[in-house]
Amino acid sequence: MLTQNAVTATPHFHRSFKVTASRRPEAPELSTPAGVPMSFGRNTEIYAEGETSSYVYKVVSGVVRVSKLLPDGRRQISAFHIPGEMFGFEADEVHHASAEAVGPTKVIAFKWEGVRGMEKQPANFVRELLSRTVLGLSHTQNHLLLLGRKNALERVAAFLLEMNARTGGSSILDLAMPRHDIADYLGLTLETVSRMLAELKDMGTITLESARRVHLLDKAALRALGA
Amino acid sequence: MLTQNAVTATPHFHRSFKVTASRRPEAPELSTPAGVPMSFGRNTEIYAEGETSSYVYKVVSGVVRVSKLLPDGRRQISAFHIPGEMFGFEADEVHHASAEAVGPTKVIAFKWEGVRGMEKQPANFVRELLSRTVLGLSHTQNHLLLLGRKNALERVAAFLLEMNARTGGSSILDLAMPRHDIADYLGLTLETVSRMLAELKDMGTITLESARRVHLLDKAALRALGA
DNA sequence: CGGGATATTGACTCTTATCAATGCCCGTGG
DNA sequence: CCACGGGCATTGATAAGAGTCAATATCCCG
Repeated sequence: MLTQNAVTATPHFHRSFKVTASRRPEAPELSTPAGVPMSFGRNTEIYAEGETSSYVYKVVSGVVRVSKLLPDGRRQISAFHIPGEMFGFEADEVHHASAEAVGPTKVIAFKWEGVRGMEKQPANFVRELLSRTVLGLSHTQNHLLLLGRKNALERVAAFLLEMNARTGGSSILDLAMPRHDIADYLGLTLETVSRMLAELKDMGTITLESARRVHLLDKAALRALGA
Repeated sequence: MLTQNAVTATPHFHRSFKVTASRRPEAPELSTPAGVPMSFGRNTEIYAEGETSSYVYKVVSGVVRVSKLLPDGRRQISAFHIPGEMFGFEADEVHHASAEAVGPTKVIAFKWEGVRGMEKQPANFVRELLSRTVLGLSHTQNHLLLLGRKNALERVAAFLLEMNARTGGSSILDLAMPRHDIADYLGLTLETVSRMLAELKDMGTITLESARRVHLLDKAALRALGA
């Protein structure tokens, strides 16, 4: 009952990409705070910048990246969303960023037509959205500090700690995204991300079990760097 | 009826500063969506990071900067707020950034004790806050793109256009803040801001009537840069 | 067991930061 | 009214950090 309609999604990556699995479910018609499940394949678009906004989404499984592009293809990822988190709020009826599934991802879509249609929504739903939005603003302010004022090593250390904290805090961290996405989140190049991870390894604060699996040996040292 | 209580404010700037005028009014006790006027002198603190949050503020006159500091003093300004704008929302009871008056500034303070106390607020007030917050999120995402992916010249061009658009759009732009604040907003040094302004001048897209007064000669050229 | 995408590493370049000197403007006081 | 002083801004010389280009290396996935 979720995905049919195997329309090939058209993600616009800044460097050419091949879409692996790609299905873009048609959005459901109403059901206000009921929510409709949807599935997305790796690197497929959930919504695009400029597109009409009619839903907010909650991640069920997988990871979603929200990003903005410059005309020449430079990309900035503003957030990665993991299960339990919501994304897609807009003040008006247009999305001001795009959202894509990093890997195979399931979400629930809730009808939401901007702040204007708020009245029609249950009070606790509005409260939850406001709460999450303000939290998102706080996260984003931290990220501004990272992008504006931290050096490469500090950014990577902060990234590892952030992901670790959000995914449960075990000392093994499994990264869902490639270096390229990490770089576009941290305002670096993928080579620099790789070099900084190597440097952290040399310092003895992490080990790389594999490219996507990081063992955090010394979180205190990371914290001292990530500020 | 506004300011008495001439407590010397203790702004913690990353480079030492001298506080010129400094009065920090005591916050009013209740009056929910009524709002209480307050005045602040140049470079005085409106609230500090970590401080208990009980109000949201609306700028009446002057300009407010919202910023975060790293322990070593590096600073990132996340926004400048001009008259009509609101700031100071938090999801919980603590401010996650600090706010200071750039020059002499008047604001109105509204009681607001986090999202939890939302019920007590009039519906249209909540709606306005949600709307402004989501808009703020959109602005901040644009700023992430600027900090993460634009070069120095593009940042300065974007800054001039942003301020121009927000202050009415005349071709004369009066900057309320020093280079140092612009630099901390754009993630640059003040020297680089100065050099980029000189470069824009050399390109013939602006003239500098004085350090704080910029004449925008060719907004199309600025737009081509600022993306 | 390939083979393509992803990641690492190296050599070199370029942008911006840093350090430092000078200039300018504005308000204050003589 | 003019001179002085202090914050603020500009400009220059140099250095450092991250980007770019390029050559492997590694890891999944089929």
